[in-house]
Formats: sequence, structure tokens, C-alpha cells
Amino acid sequence: MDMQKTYNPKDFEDRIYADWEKSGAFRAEVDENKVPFTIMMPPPNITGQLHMGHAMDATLQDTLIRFKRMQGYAALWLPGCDHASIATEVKIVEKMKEEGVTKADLGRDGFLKRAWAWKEQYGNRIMLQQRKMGTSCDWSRQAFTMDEKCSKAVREVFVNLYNKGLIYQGDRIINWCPCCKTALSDAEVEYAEEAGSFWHLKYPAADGSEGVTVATTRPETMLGDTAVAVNPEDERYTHLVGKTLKLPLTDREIPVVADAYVDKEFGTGCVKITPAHDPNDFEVGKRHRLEVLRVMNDDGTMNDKAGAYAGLDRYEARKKIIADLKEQGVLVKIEPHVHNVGHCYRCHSTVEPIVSKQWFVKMEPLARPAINAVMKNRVKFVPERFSKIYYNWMENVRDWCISRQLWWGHRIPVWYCADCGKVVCTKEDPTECPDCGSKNLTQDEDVLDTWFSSALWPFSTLGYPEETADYKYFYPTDVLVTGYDIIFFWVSRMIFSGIEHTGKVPFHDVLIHGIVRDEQGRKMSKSLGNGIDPLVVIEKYGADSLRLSLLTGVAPGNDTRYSDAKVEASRNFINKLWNASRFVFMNAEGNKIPAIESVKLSPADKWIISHLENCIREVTTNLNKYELGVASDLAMSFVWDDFCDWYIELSKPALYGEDEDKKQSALAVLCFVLENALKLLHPFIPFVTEEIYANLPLTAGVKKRGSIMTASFPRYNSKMSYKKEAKAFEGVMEIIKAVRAMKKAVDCPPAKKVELFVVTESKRLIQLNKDCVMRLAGVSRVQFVDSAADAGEKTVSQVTEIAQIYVPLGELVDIEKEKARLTAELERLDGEIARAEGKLANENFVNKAPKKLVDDEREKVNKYRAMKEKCLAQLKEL
RNA sequence: GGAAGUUUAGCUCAGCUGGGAGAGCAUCUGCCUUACAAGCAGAGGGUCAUAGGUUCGAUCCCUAUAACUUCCACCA
Repeated sequence: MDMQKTYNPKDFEDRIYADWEKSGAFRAEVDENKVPFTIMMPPPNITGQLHMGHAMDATLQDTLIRFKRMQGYAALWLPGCDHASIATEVKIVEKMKEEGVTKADLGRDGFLKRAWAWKEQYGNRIMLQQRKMGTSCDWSRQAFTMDEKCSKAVREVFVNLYNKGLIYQGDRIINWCPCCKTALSDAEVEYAEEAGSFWHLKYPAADGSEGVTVATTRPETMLGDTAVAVNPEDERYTHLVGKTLKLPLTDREIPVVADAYVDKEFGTGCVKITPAHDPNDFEVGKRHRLEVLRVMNDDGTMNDKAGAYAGLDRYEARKKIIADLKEQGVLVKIEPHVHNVGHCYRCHSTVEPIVSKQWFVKMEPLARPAINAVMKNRVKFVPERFSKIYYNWMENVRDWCISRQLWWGHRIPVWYCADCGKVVCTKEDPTECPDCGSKNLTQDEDVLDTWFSSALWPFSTLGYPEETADYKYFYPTDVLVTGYDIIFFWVSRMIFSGIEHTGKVPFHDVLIHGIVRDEQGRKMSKSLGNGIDPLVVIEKYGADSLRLSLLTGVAPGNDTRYSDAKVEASRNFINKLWNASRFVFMNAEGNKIPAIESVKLSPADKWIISHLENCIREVTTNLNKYELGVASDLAMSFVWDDFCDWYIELSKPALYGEDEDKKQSALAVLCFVLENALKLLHPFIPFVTEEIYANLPLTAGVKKRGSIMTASFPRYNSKMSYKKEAKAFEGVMEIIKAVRAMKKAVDCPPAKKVELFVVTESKRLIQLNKDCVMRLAGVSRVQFVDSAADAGEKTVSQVTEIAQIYVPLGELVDIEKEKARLTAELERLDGEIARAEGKLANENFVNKAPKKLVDDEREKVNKYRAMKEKCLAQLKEL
């Protein structure tokens, strides 16, 4: 045994991880004698690197999977990466730009080659980083959303949905990012309030009579106006309905239509209708059979339909159009106007609603069973409140735009026949048109939304659509652990996809965690530069400390703040555990350690074992409830407060004493408790517990210890709960505390040994623990006496539940101070008595409250009255 | 406009569908007591946001109010 005085994680974390990996313990086997427990790791994007969010994710999942593995489940934690179509492509293009290369230069194949090289380079980096966190996932099953397995599932699912009519192609308004030059789904648009203007424009009537004034926030779209709408019940304008207006800056004439969509109260009550550039206008246009006139190119410049403005960027065009309208006297007024503007979630450019031909998934039939699954509790959100957010989204979800004008991703498996126009969508690549036999087929240029493949993650990674052994055994998975920020993107899509394609919910529980914020509570972001790299923290404090700090005091679903102080607190705890272990090993060295069952237990032994058993029970139930913060807290306070601060000190008289039996039993208890504590803590702090476990002395009957990772998790043993004994022993502890406090009250140095006189009816109990009292309270001699008089003059006195105690302190005793102290104590007791009596005086309480509570109160009254009597007596003796 | 969350010690946060308020850090006072100063012992500090209600009893349940946070919708 060679343990340093302070805990130094760098000495062993990497070594231990390598050992684990080599041992194959991370690998889950299909085993019909075990119950499977499966977690799918949310696949990180290959663009990024480990950040605190991943660290949080990894810690929660690793803690759960280690717990379940130790409990004997066939525990599979399947890792992998996401190709992150748009995010990755944006990054690659950025990098290419630095080199002066464009996508067009490379061509599709050339670009994809580069993308795969990127994946090779960055893809595994994050997995290496996760090893640093101690993640015990099954690397042998590592997956990638674009690998063969997952691609096959994507193809299967797309074709099935297509054949069922749940995937269709259509011209609809979508969110267009002019920077990424692709369509986006609704979920990929982020809205932010922006100060803009509200331009009021006058559209003259074609016949020269009074026209109308419309208001707009995007004046450049007026070039695509194909009508002006008013509310049918708006008397101001009814006479205009059906008339024609002249559209300024163009030679076009547009009708006035009546549509209930228009709000009479807002703006001027007249709305310019641009079906090609606004979702509401698009709907109005459909109702009135209006022309859909698109005036913008894919890159955000105006197209040739924009006449004189063709070729200008949208904002340039806006400026010029405003200037021209002003010159023509069409611009009536400009109001400042704050409105919400949509931005691309990847590049943050302002998105344009544009009409475009895209592929969509029909959501309504998929959403219904998915809502049902949560309502029927087949999928449970933890905490429960997130199901409301889920319902809210699912119930109002619109069709999902899944095509992206990108190259990096799953290419849409649809071919068009150049000769007969047939659209072919099949699981195998077609070689000829099934209708006309033509070989002139071209594949759709677009790729799928990256979330289309992520949605299949829980089963595509296990072999779906093949009925593989893994798929049959591990699916459906047990719990999904993720942040609330991707409920819409991912969780909900996995739920409906799982139900639709596998007939089963993909997981039973969804554990939602919050985000890790910085010390001031701000979101960590690149632009703020306040992100903290977990690897830097690990380098400084070790992975265990980081893990523990991310768990303690955190409730499911709630955000947490990162701070070095928290990590330090965790590190200090681990150091405490380290030193407690060192203490045990030092004393165990050279001794045979008997099995716990074979020794005679002292009251202190029973007390610590009682607390251990209770801790085992509580930690287990809280882990099962996903209350990891509570669980870790319980385990920590057991180790620090109960084991270190009390039991280790209590064991010293036996360890250092002459009685060999007592020494042996103390060692047995120390080893027993430490071993169980290590196991309880292992899911939270795997490295250090493994390192200590390896040094744990062998007790009688144990020949060899393997890895703690595969040891069995402690089980509550009611035979060892010793509730009564533990309660009794607390009377002794109270005496120790009282002596310490008495010394402190009179400024007696704690190291100074004092004599202790005890008046008690529990002489046997105290006698049995005399050595402990002497050592822990700094007492040279304990004497049992019949009354205060036997304790002599100049004593400090105190009443505890089981004894009156007297400490002669001679010169240190100040009678007046003593009187004040005892009087304060008396007041406290009076308060207690009054409180309990008050309760008991309430008839309703006595009649309606549970009997146990009433009895407890009665007992308290008696106890405190007795203590009060004794306290009064002590006061008189002064 | 709709929804959710938060409000507890100086700070950061826990608090098991109601029965005497907890932790860590910080503060104060003593201690290098042969595992640990990354420590030990002792102590101070809270009308649990506000106002009502239900109950024998409310930090917890209900109603309203206020402040902050977030999500969804998007009235041009």
C-alpha cells in the first residue's frame, strides 16, 4: 500500500480508464439470464468538442449506467456521433473559405471527400474527451449517424413513410437561410426581437380614385405583392373590394380582396399580400387564387422579377425601394416598430420565408400516437412538467420540412425519370425507370434534415430494420438523458419515429437536465467567451471532482452554475475519502481482518452500521428516482459526517487499545463500512473509488477482489439496521458534544483533559463507551456519582437526555456566566415544553392528527419536563 | 398573445404530493488532537417573495399579486 497524503487524481485516472477499457467491462452482452438496461448516448456533433453540457450529460448517464451495471443488469450505454449536416457543412465551408475554395470548386464528390476527412479528424476527438470523463460506454458498439447501419435505417424509414403517403413533396412557404442557402425546419429558426420600422405605403387605385395605405416591415417584398387584403367587415374599405390598385414601382395592377385574416384594428387595416414571401399571405393567396410571385433568389438577392432592383441584395434593395417610394410620394410615414425576426440557428442570418419546393413529413398522423404515449405514461418525463411542453409542441406541430439544399447528409432516396417524369422511391438504388424502362434517372440533389437520422438513433444503432439480437434484447431502451433545449428537435421526433417504425416507444423515461451556466448565471457561449472547458477542469482537479460538482445540489430539469468553488468542495470531499481510506489501510496493515459477521459489535459499531444501511436504502431509492443530486449528497454526508467525523474517531480507542478482540472487530467494521461506502460512491466518482478499492485489504473469506465497476451494489439489509441501538448510542454522542461545548463556553482549550462527573440512569451504556467519551471529548476520567455535590466546587454543568454532567474547571468557571448559560438552557427547555403542550392542548390536534404524532409530542413533554427539573436543580447548586 | 419555471441563511442551491427549516461556500471563536489545515471542534445567521384561503397544522396544497428567467406563437 502506497497512498500519498493528499489525493492526486492525475496519478491514476488515465491508468484506470485504460484498465477498464482493456478488461472489456464496458461491453454489454446479450444475456438471457440478465435484465437489460439501455441508455443511448445523445450523439454529439462532430463539429464541436466537449463542453460543460456534454460533461453534465456524461456524468448523469455514466452514474446511472454504473449503478445499474453494479446492480446486475446487462447495462448497455451506446455511444456515437452525429454527422450534424448543416452545422458541419457550415464549418467546413468556413474553413474552405480561408483557403479560398468554394463548394462549386470541389464539386459534390470532392466536397464529400473533404467532409469525411473532417469526420475522421474531429469525429473521434470528442470520444477521446469523453473517456477523460470516465464514461463507461460500450465503445465496441459506437455508431455514427451516417454509417452503414444508420443509413440503412434512414432509407428504410424514408421509403416506408413515402409509401404510406406520409412523406410528400410540395411548394410551400419554408424558412430559407440565404447564407446557408438551404431550407430550414420551423424548429431550426430562432426568433429575436429587433428594432425595425413600419413603412406606410400608399397604393393608388387603378381608376385614379382614392387608393389604400398599407403598412409593412419588409418593403422590398412589395415587388411580389399580388393583392391587398382588407377585413370583409371593415366598413371603411368594403367599397374597395374587387377594385384594382396600381402597384408602385411596377407596371402591375393588383386586386383588393376581402379576407378575415386581416385585423381591422392593426396598422391601417389594409394588408399587402405577398404569397411567395409570407406564410400568412401564402394562405390568403391560396384562398383567393392569387399569383405566387417570387422576387428573391436563393442567396438573398432580388431576382429578375424585381425589375430595376434585380441583382441587389435584399437590404440594398430595401434602401433603394424606400428612396424611390419616397421620391414618388408613396411613402406616407415611417413608424419605429419592434418585431420578432427569425434567424438561422446555425449561422444566425435573418431567415426569409420563401415559397419553395421541398420534402415534408406529414405530422398529424404521427403526432397523435406520440401524444398518447406520454399521456398513457408509456413515456415519462422527469420532471413531469416537461410533458406539458411536449404536448404543447406536439399538438400544434406543422408538417416537418426535411429536405436541405446541402451536400453533407443522407441524400434523399428519390429518383426522377428524365423520359417519363416518374418519381421513384425505393429501398435499393434503381437502375432503370420501373414505368418506361429508361436508364435516364437522376437522384434528388437534396439531403435530409440531420434530425431525420437522429430521430432513429435508439433503434438504428441496434440494427433496425434487421431483427438483430441486439435490437431484440436492448430495445426499447430504458432512459434517455438530455437537456431541455432539444426536446423539440430530438426527443419528440424519436418518440413518434419509434412508435411509427418499431411499434414501441423508444424509451420509457426521459430524464431532462438543465444547462450549465457560468458563475454569474449567464449561458456559456462562444460570443461571450465565458465557456469553461471541462478538460481544463479535469486537468486541474480530476474528473471525479468535476463529476461530483455537476451533480451535487442539482435537481432534475433545473439549471446549475459552474464555479471553481464547487469543484473544490467536491475535491475536498474526495480528499477526505482518500484520507479516511488511508487511515483504515494504515491500521489494517499486517492484521487479519475478520468478516463482519464473525465479530462482536460495539455500540459505536452498530451505530455506524445502522447509518450505513440507512444510507444504502436512501441512495438506492433516490438513484431509482433519478434524484442523483440527493443521492450523492446522502452518500457524501454519510462518509464525511458519520464515518469520518464520528466513527473513525470512535474506533481509535479500540484500535490503539490492548484488547485484541476489540481491535479486530473495529478493523472489520472499518473495512466493511469503507467497502460499502466506496461501492455507493462508485457511480458518482468512479476513478478514485476504483483506486482505493484496489488497496482494500482482504477480509476473511475473500480471496480476491476484481474491479469495483463489476462489484455488486450494496443492498439494504434489515438485519443490520440496529435502529434501537443506534438511537441509544446517540445519547453517548450527546454527552461528548455537550462536554466539547462546555469547554468552549469557558474558553478551556480543547486539548486540555478534564474530569467528568456523571449522574445517570444509563450507567451501563456510558460505562461501555467510556473510552470513546474520554477520547472524543478530551476527558481524563469519567466518574459516576449520585449527586452534584460529589463533583465538587466550581463545576460547569449540563443536562443531556440520558445524564447530568459536571466538569470541574476551577479558575475557568465564572459563576455569573454559568448562571446565564443554564438560564438560557432553561428558557430553551421551557420553549420546547410550551410548544409541545400547546399542541396537545389543541383538541383538534389530539383527535385528528395521526396517533404516532400525538404520542411523540406527549413523550417530548415528559422528556423536556424531566430535563427542566434537573436543569433547575443545577442552577440552584451554583 | 399563450405556457412553464424561479423567488428559502451574505452567496450558490437542496428540501421526499402538508407534522418542529438543510448543505456547500462565506463569517466569527478556538485548535498543527499520530487519516486529512483540501482539516478538527464550537458558534452566529432565515416572519421559506407578498396577500388571502383550505387544514388541527402550510416552505409544501388552492387563489390572487409582484419581480426575474425560459419556451412557444408571430399583427402585415
